[in-house]
Amino acid sequence: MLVWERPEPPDRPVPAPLSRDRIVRAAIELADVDGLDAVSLRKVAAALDVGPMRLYGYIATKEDLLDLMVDAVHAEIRPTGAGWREVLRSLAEATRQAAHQHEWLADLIGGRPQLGPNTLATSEAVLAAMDGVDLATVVPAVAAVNAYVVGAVRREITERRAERASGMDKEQWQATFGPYLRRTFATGRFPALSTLVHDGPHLDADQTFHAGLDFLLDGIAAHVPR
Amino acid sequence: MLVWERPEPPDRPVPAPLSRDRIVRAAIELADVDGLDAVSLRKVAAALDVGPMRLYGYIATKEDLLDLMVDAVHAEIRPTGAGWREVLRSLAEATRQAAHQHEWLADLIGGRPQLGPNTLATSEAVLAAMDGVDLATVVPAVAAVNAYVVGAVRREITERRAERASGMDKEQWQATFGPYLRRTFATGRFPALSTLVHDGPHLDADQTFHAGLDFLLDGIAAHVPR
DNA sequence: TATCTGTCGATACACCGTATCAGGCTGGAC
DNA sequence: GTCCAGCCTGATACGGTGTATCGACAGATA
Repeated sequence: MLVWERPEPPDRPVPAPLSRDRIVRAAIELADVDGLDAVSLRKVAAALDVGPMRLYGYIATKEDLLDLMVDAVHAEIRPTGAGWREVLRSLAEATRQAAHQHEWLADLIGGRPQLGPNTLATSEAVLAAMDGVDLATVVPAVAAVNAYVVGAVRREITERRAERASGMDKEQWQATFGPYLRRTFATGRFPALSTLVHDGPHLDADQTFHAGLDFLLDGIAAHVPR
Repeated sequence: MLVWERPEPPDRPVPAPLSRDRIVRAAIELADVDGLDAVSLRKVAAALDVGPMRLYGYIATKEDLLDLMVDAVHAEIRPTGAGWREVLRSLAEATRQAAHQHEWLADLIGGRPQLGPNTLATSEAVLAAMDGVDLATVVPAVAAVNAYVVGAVRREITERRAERASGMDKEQWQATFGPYLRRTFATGRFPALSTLVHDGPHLDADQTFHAGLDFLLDGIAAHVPR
């Protein structure tokens, strides 16, 4: 299991000051550019001009590195504004924005226990900004917003990737899925879905995210004693 | 040559014919027992007494197999009850229950576009059961519930795994995290978190899940014309 | 200078997903 | 009955992965 405190920096005669932070930053850059699959210990080490095993002086395991990446991103996720509703909304917005800048976050978020300093600091800031509301409501409310954001961000990034793939490779995508979907709908087994696809409202990602968030915040509001 | 002897019994080791379904079922069983990491094409093939390359006659890629696993689980996710609220609640409940039976679902859910027949059938059933509510509300409402469920299930399974790990390895877990957390809180940088841990309500997984779901459904209710 | 000691990273191992392709088996043509 | 074409199969191989091991080397000590 990951110990979140950085180990003693090895005070070598410093040809190149390797550090946990530099490793994490290199990994994040790799992931931003080429996706999470491109993050291998070998590639991270190569980006730092170092042998792969060198990393194990700073990181116990690859999963640790992934946890550190997530925690590093949380440094930029802070609630703003006043009042519980604005705090929760800004938390959701900031998390979403972080996922836009680091799409790989969608793959990791919510998938591991997060006890890193930045993640804890985010929670601390949220809780501190919500004083005035009783804990019995705050705790499930924050949990619900976090859960919603995790799911919404995953869906959004997943869709974005699919769109990008279909954009870059449109005729192949259509050749693959078009006939399948056409046939599937032609079976008549999905009438409601069919009418939805043809007549339903087509919300963009922003609208969908905010509509769901508003639902949730409205629901919470009904339980916050005023 | 002993012509009169019985020939080899024809139905000796006649294995069931390989099929996509058998492959997916074998993969699900592996994942249920040993986790998603244990699902490798080699192991799935071995479980079916077959060479690894044989699988490529039925699936194009390992990601396909994972998609098929998710879709297979969706066969058991169906909404029940009448009225949009009961439909959405039962959808959430069924998804959560599926994740309890197949913990690996938490790792995959929401992470890939889902166009499989069972997934489509789930959506179809939900939409069909919600007629009477206008599409402009139904679409974001279903999206929001799905997002919430994805995030909530991820958090719940993540927590369950951490608990299990700490239960099986308690002294090691405490030796690793106890001092770190104690020191971290001792810094005084997380006063709100500290008081929360000490004084806050400790909801169990059921309560947390339902509290958040109720928030969301209440919020949707405020937007459903009655 | 000679010895000890601890760190570092080259090498190795087991495993992964999957491309390739030789070989065997089957079905059909004569 | 014989032969051949073609397909299917699965052994082999390739380039990758995370990480355990341990020999070599550097710095400290005597």
